[in-house]
Amino acid sequence: MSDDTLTARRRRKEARPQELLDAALDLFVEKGFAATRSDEVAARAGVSKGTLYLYYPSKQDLLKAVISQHLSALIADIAMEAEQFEGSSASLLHGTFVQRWEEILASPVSGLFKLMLTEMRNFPEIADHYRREVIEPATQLVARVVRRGIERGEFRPVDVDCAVHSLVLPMVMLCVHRHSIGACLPPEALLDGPTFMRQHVALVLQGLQSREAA
Amino acid sequence: MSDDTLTARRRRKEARPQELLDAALDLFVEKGFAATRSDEVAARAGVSKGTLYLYYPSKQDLLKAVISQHLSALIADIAMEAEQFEGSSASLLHGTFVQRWEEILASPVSGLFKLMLTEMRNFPEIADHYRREVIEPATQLVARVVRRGIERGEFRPVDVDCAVHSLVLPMVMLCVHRHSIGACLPPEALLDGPTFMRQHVALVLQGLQSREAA
Amino acid sequence: MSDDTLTARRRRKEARPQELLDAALDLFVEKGFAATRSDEVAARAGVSKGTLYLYYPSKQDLLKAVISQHLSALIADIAMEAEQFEGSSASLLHGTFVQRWEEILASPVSGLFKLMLTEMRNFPEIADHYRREVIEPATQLVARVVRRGIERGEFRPVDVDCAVHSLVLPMVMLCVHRHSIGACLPPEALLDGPTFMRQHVALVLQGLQSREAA
Amino acid sequence: MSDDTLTARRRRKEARPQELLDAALDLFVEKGFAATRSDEVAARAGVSKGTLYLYYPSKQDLLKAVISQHLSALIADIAMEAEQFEGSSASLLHGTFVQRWEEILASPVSGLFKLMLTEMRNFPEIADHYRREVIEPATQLVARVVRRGIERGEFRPVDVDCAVHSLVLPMVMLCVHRHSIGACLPPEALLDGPTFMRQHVALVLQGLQSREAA
DNA sequence: AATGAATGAGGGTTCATTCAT
DNA sequence: AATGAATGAACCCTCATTCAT
Repeated sequence: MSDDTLTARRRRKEARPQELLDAALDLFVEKGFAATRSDEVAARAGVSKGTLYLYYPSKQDLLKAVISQHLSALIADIAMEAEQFEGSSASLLHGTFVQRWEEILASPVSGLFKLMLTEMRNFPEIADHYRREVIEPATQLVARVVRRGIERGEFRPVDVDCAVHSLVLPMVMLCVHRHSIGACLPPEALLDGPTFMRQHVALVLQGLQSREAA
Repeated sequence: MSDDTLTARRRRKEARPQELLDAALDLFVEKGFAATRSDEVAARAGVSKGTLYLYYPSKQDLLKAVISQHLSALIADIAMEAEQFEGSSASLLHGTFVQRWEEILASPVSGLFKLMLTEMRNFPEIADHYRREVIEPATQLVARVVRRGIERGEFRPVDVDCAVHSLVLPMVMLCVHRHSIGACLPPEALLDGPTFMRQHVALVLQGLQSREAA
Repeated sequence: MSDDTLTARRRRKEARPQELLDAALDLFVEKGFAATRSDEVAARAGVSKGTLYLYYPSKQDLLKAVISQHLSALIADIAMEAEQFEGSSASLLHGTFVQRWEEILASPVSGLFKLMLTEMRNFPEIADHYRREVIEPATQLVARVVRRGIERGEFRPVDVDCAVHSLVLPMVMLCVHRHSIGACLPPEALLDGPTFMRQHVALVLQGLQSREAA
Repeated sequence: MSDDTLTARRRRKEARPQELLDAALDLFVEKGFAATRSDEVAARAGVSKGTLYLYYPSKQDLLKAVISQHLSALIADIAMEAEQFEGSSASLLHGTFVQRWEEILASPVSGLFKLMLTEMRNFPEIADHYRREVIEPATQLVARVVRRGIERGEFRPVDVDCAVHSLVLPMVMLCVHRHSIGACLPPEALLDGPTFMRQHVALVLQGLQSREAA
């Protein structure tokens, strides 16, 4: 057996977890967590059902890994971009944030938001994981931006938590909508995501804007 | 056979559907549709599994009945109240709507919104029912109010559909949130629903308000 | 309460068993024994499910009653006609028997033959009943006719039991066929019953005929 | 992993479908289709209930496989034998056919005929399968033989379909009889199958025989 | 006598997980 | 490490029969 073969095999083995995660994301989003059979995941990743269980001890653990893989990384990335941003807080929200959300909305990751709402109640262990790895960091990230706006006199001194939810919940809801109700509607009946996002942020910014800034 | 016994039997039989709907709402919201076993519903209503099927031909039909019972009626009721309202459109939204949403949020009915997101994908028949009986009438109801505001010069001539979604989605999302993430959080960590609602509507109204009205 | 009412009621009550038997025959034949629900029988007879159980202690007993009612009486009637017949044995078979079978084939009673074959294995008690009340008397009836033909020199001295089966089984099978395979075929694909019967009996008679008779 | 172990596993897996079909034939014939529980079939084949569903997607498909396995193959085999036969048509019927029917009657396969009559009404999908795979090919097979006899001047120019039914129905009926009424009779009361078959075919051949041949 | 609401045991099917190879 | 055949617990729904009224 040549070194090449060995290396290829090793590379393949090292790629396995990622291939499984990708397959799992697609299928969980497409069919829901409970409705996705574990051998479908294995099949899409090109391995046998048994192999899946070598890498992830259960379907729940697989989902936790999918969450970490996709969302934790994304949040950290946005946080970095936000910290280095130097323009107005309004343009940070209108620009960076909206753009990132548009990317999320267009990618399968948006389905994860719907998935989490769907399954949190039935799987408390997954809920904990999601709270720690996603909800809390993301909330704090947006809160920092709102506080920045207030501190710089761009925004009125509103309740920060409320403003965060006003900004974030509709976005999350849009993702959820797309993957639940939206999946049953004809495309032309669908709310146009990017437009809604911009208009929604504009509305909220109108409400946040301090007299001064105006 | 006396009238009394007849009445007693009949009373029992007439009460059954409601008892079953109540049990179903509680359990579906608590555990999810798929995770609720039909004999649990029967047991909570104090009857045997077979009896459930005397009244509702399947678990799916039971859920459809729960939806009609709670949401269709509610929407019709709000629609009537809105049509008779004579004050400003802003106060209709800030008053009647917010108050109704607060009632919904506090009742088990709020769990239905989460439930529907959860199950629509897997049960297309239920999704159709929900769309016809809930989503469409509710959307049109709020759209009429927004149009009323625009026609009366209270609101700027914004895109009506977008405004409707800006108003409604966060409310629905709050319900969803309460029954998913919220079910796993300590109560003090929970977003205060009524406060959020008022502030959210205030923000949106700020954005809607025409110069004239201001 | 008038005498008239009392009488009507009594008459109704006395008619009950017959109404139930008629409903049962139709439904058992139409849908099979197992697939016929007891409340369907009751409903077609215009009474409640409970009432059925007042007259017949179980579905099996109901079937036994249907058999006795329809087949035992029929066989006795044919036996009488055969005993009084004075023509040739061949014409008795070609005339009386074939005509009776044609009547049976056209009536719902023909379904009973299929039903019995279907259910005998699963319900030994019913099988016993059928054997005693139908198979044995009917076999003996035809055997008497064949023996008569042999004794009168019309038929060759064949094995009587075999001849009986050759005569009867195809007829029974035709009934069975009509109510099983035939129920799934377009009418024009159906074997023409009366024609088959006459041709079959002609064939058998050709075989039975003694040289002398020929 | 040695070739031996691979072979052992593979052998086991390859034997499964046949083991399941054998168990199914026995039990379906013994207890009827509806009355046979799927875990009984599995248990008799020495596997768990789940395993049955690895090989056959439903109980109905299992029955369809049993039919194909036993009857389609048998008919094709007889057809081949008939085509190569060179003797008189009468001897083909008296020899090959009767012998084949005797084999069928003595094997559990004869129970399939009763089973089909029993279940065709309640399971239309199975009925279609049986018609396509058994009734039609078998009918055509016998029809070819009768036509051959007529063409060769051995038989009178009778109606072919009728002759086919006269030949086949009593045979089928004998199988049905054996597995319904016959199952409830003491063995000595049973019609002797082979004898009946020969005498029946002899009778029919007497009727078919052309003057010329005689 | 008649009702019909209620029962609950029973069976087909699914799928996450295991383990012999 | 990888396989995939095998498992068996779980769940929806049916329907003959009972019994309070």
